[in-house]
Amino acid sequence: MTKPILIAGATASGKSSLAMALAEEFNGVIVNADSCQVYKELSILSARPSISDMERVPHRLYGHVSGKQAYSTGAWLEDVSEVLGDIKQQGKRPVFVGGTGLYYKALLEGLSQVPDIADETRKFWRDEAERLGTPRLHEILSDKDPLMAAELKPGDTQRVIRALEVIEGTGKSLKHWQETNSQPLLSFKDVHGFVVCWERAVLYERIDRRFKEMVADEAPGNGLGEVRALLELGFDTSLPIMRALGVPELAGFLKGNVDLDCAVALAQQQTRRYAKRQLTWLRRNMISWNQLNTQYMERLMPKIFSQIHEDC
RNA sequence: GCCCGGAUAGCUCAGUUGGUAGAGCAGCGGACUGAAAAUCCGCGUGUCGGUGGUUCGAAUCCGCCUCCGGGCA
Repeated sequence: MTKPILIAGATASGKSSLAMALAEEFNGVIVNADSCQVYKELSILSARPSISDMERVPHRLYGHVSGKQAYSTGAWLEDVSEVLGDIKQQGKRPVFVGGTGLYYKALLEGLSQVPDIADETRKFWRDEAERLGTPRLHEILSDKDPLMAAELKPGDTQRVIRALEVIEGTGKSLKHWQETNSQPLLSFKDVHGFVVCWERAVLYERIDRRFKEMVADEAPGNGLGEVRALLELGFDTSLPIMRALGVPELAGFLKGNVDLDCAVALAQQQTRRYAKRQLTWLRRNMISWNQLNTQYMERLMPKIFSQIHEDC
């Protein structure tokens, strides 16, 4: 089978257009590796590929789940497993693209096989976190699972909740489950991995410009319309889709709490901070991927093409 | 031309009676195993406009210069 192509990079770095070019050249199917573009109700704000791009090249795992539920890394892996089977059958090449580092890590290294936790258990600890505050929850964790408690910071709400629900739901420490991983779906030596790189200041300009365009009046059904629709659906504000970049900020404007300029500035800043976290991840986890400096993109493209053609 | 006021971190500013400087915002570094666009931890990043002087010691006092406000001509 032809080697899958993996494209990573910070938000707004132009990963999607690179994916299009490679997919067209190499008979590819583009597979989403972004935790927000999976949601049906989040298209503009998640910068999902355009309809025309999707018509030109097959795309998988875009907008395929409803935001009324919380998607997860594990769910994505299961979806990918199925999609990879389809692509293989079609004789095509997978072209993964997205900015969610954890998804790539799980794809290449596997994920701990923690049994499903009952919804009631998960909800219980989330409510407790709300009620008691995270530091108190961390104390409870120290009692139930000292191993995990020692590893987690007392303020780390998300991980403390996860550790609690796992120890309660499975009777074993999350630490125990994390000691073994599932079989990875792909191996790094059998893929072409690329990271799209920009100079920081330029990336920030692109982020700011892109978000402004998302709420521009001219855009048909722009980002504001998308958030208005989300609010009408009445999703719980703790759901991932409601915490996607730009959603809380624009919701604040629609509710009349802040003016639009302020909301936009805030969303841009959140996006810049997100990009910075992504860059930290890329530096740490993807140093051995091919770095594509966009400054030299025109010169690099032919090289990439021939490299993939030779190596399959 | 003259008279005031200002010049300190990327930005807005604080800085006691002289002891080489600190807030907010912005930013930077890091962690990361099933809600990861999440969650969390850490960090002032500085030719105090320039220059000469007084002083053991100057962001602080004095002179001159430059620039920016405002006023009077």
